[in-house]
Amino acid sequence: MIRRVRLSDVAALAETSTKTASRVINGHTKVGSDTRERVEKAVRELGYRPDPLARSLRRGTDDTIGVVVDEVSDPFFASVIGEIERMALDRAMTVIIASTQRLVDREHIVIDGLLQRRVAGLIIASVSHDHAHLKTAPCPVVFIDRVAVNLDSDAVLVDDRAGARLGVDHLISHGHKRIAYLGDYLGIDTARSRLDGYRESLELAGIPMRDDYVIGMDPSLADSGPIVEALLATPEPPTAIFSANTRCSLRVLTTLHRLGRTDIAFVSFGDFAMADALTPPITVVDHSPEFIGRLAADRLLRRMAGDEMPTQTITTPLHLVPRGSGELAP
Amino acid sequence: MIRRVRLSDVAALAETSTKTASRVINGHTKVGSDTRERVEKAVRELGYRPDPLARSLRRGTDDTIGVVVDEVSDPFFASVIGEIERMALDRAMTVIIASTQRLVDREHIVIDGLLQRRVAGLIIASVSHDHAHLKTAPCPVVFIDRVAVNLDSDAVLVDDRAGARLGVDHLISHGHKRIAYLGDYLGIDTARSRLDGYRESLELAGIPMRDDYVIGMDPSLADSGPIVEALLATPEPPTAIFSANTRCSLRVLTTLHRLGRTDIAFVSFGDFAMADALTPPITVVDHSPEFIGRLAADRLLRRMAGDEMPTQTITTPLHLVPRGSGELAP
DNA sequence: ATTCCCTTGGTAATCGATGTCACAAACTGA
DNA sequence: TCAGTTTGTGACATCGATTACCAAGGGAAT
Repeated sequence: MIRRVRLSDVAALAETSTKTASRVINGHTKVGSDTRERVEKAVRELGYRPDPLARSLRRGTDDTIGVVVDEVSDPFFASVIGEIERMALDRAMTVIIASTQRLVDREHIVIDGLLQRRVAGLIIASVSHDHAHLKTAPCPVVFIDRVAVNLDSDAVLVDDRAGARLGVDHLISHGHKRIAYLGDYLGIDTARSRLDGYRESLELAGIPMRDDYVIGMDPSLADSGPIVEALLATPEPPTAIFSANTRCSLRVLTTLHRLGRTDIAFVSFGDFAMADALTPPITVVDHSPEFIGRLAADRLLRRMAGDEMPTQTITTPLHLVPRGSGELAP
Repeated sequence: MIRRVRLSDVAALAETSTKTASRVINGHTKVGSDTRERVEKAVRELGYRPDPLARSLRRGTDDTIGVVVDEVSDPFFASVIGEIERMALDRAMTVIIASTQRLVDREHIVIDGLLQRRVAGLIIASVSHDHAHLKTAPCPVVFIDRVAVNLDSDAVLVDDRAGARLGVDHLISHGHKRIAYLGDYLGIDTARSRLDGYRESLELAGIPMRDDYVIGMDPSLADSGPIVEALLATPEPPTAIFSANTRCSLRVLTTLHRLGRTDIAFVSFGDFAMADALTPPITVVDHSPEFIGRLAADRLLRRMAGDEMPTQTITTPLHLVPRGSGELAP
């Protein structure tokens, strides 16, 4: 392990040049079979493995996939990453992750850093609003969860608007008219699209939209308690809550349970562990992070292999999982 | 972004040699102040940033921390990684993660791969039983969650035995005598130590240990239902369950709720989202993954900075969080 | 004034693998 | 037999930053 075996060592043992040894290792055809065997034997004997750094430097590209997400510990992204990593490892590629903490500046820094490292491909859940600078990226890029702006690129998305509609329509069909929307702060497209879906559902049902029912919470806020309490203490409190993402659901549900307000109908955009063990079990609009990860990685790997297909925006399927909380009457 | 600026470009613009430019960039002192300024100006004007690959190749070490865990999507590890990454990014270091899927062979492969990449440090949650081969590792190594075997190394651990004792004693003090132990398969030290704690608690309370109350489940098993059902269907079913880790708790609780058996007392080793929103809320023995991540990263960074302190095994604090499920009477 | 030291900067080697190009040998076809 | 091709091989340059080594110039000390 410690002693580094170089290509030249292999070449010396095989009594040939480094170039030819390199040819054998990289599977070039034009090598005499006896020479090839000598080199292969030397490789085995010395336990030689090419230095990935030197190779990358020379080749100009690293066998590495860069993944940029909000935060690794977000369960959604953790699953996405897990799946990407699994696919990468099958191909002996490395995964470098970098999180943005939802900061646009930080996103630029980490993407730049990854490109500096000559990653062979990028998978990005972006929080910025302009990706024109990636037009010249020296590697394929696949966006996940959030669209690319000013850039023609592959993307694997969730149909945010449709998902929100699915959830809100469900609540409406169970007789709710006073439905609150709780989500992260609304600076992100994903959040805006979900809000659009919510708005659309209400509109189609002829329910007037009320601003005081729409709450965007700072995701770094530890305790959503006061906000939820205030919402429920209004003269006309909502009878149902649509939560626009998992992280938000976890926090709001904690509060609702603490307050003993499990009579409020609830639908979560995004499933989570224990959702079906709560009382009542939580109705969710489900999308599979693993599936998104797999699709994104697949797309990226194909591009990295040179596939010149037209860019595509893939929308992953969504479905409502009724479990109880979304079927409560007002 | 695409145009690569080299050190020689900087040197040319600053009208000096690459050597001197390099000195300025790496903060050497022996450079004339006017020269230094010219170089700095050139760096700014060209937007130069050293190529990390070339630098690593030359230096023999990469500004990268390698993290090896069972699986990224495991909430415990996701949090640990998140914290490590945060600390690394503050120091402009990169994090490469690799997961073992709990396979010893795979662990060897990924660790080897990381060392090949000349990572500056390693943080490992190991599943293997011998780490002698890391004695010669060219970089500092910190173990997390699981001890190093045959290797004197830093480690940041949870006191598994004490944690299990805490949980099981708690159940015993609430009158339980028939306490089941559910955990992952027992091939891992962590799991064994927890089982030891369980055994010890029973012993001290004069409760005979029953093999049919100890169940090690394959973590890849999707549905723990049949196992739990069988356990509860025995002639003398347990009145309490101690679950040895979070992943296990999530699965078992799902089953218990489905069966409507929330009368069974339950203590989980490891907290999780929604634990306090379940009915009854789940009593847990809590340990902070973030804390573990921070301690491990801190330790590693100090070693990387050349600190030659003696190796240390740090045990993170544990505490019982009584919430209801652990206080149920038999 | 001369020697010595110290600062400063240049040249070239190095890290390890690979692309370019040239060249020899072997082989083809006429 | 000879031009022309194919095949196999190696010397050398290259990727970009760092560094060992050397040299020159300025200032201080004798």
